[in-house]
Amino acid sequence: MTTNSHHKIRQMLKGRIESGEWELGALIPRELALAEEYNCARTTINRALQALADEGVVVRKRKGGTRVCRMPVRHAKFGISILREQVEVTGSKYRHQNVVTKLKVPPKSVRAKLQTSESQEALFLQTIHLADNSPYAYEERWVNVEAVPKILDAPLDEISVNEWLVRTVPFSSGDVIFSAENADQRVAGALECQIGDALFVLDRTTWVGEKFITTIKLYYRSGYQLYSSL
Amino acid sequence: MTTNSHHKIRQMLKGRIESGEWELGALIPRELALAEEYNCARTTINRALQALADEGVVVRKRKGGTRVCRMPVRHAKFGISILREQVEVTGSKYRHQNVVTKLKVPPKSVRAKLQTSESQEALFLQTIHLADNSPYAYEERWVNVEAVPKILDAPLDEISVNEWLVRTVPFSSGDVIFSAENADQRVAGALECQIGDALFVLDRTTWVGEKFITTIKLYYRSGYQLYSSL
DNA sequence: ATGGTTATTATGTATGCACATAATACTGTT
DNA sequence: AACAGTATTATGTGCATACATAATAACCAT
Repeated sequence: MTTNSHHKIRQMLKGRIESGEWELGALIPRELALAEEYNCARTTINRALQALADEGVVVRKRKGGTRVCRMPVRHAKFGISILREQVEVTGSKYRHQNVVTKLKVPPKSVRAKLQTSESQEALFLQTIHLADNSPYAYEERWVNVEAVPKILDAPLDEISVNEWLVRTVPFSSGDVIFSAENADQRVAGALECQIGDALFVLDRTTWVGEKFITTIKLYYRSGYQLYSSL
Repeated sequence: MTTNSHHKIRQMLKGRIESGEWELGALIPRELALAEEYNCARTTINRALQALADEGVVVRKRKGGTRVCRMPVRHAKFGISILREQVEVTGSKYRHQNVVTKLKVPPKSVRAKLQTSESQEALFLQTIHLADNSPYAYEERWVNVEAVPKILDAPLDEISVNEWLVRTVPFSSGDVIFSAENADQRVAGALECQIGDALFVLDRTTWVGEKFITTIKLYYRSGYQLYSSL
């Protein structure tokens, strides 16, 4: 029990749950009992159990004890990375192309998301991301220049807005919405696909603190798959 | 600094990163220095930093120190819940309908996923999930009866396979693939939509340990959106 | 019974200490 | 200069202890 016990104990406890020894919803022994059983300090059991709680495997309550989660919520998790990397891991060559880059007052629907005033301009971009010179994804984006004024000086021909923002703006929170849409003429043109093709669509709005940074709608080329393990 | 300091310290440290005090990629003070600064034990700082590392905000290396993650990977996370709940949170009435339920030898492509032999039968189901009596999602599923023999006695008219499995089989791991597909005639019929409509599709294979449990292809009705915050 | 007070209990958290481990920095040899 | 071996250092981990906190259980008075 010398090396890495809290990791090992965590695995062992999880194993006892997976094996069915402790059923879904069942109360498991308290920390002291487990500490005795595994011949370690309560602290160590505590670390293991807290980790399992973070993972969603058990639920813990003071005085109530620890019980196996009744309805194990497995969550799929995937990194929101930069498109260039998504393309390059497949071995393809990445390139992007800004179709439109201009400042203008966003329409009402976008103003609501960006929380800018009626007269405030924002940066609007249409970008095509290419893998080996064929369209990989098409994005339409609004950037709140008030929150990120430096964007106006960024070399957006060399680096995509996507990447510039990820590398420059520190940690942001946001919403993501995935959906499927039929390609309309505009998008089909950009992605060089047929009108009506089913496209995987990502809608994302991000902000830092209370400041809205950017909102984007990203259309992946037909056939795109988003993979995740859980 | 008495109550919950490791949570608070974690927040404060994160704040210093978000504020730009420590830039992306920068080395941050070592544990002992921070412990002194915050007037607490190194252990406490350690917990806070380890949590931030789990979160992906910092990267830690022995002897190398702790540095702000150069390319903060924000991960979207969402629970794989049961469809009944997804429907009911919207206030709609859930119902499901098994179109097909039979044992048969799966085709080769499915056998590869389930890892069953050429003669081994598996349970095949086609289920329509309804919200207020209109189709919400359509699924095609294979269940490895060898791994979950009890499924054959389950009252699958009352409880969907989906829910039965989540409630019965303890913790499972799995793959998830999201994509967009145009509805073909079969699916359009089940979902009462037009052929060609863009559908949000989820492909999932789950197993417990090395044992394959089930593989499913789930078509959501047209217009479905998967929401997640990050 | 009913309601409110108190005791008990399991987990939550902080601390000081010791030692392990990995990675770097340093040192001396050839 | 190149290399191997050694020292140093920041994080990783475990333990014993102490006290905090929330929730339940036990109790008592009305």
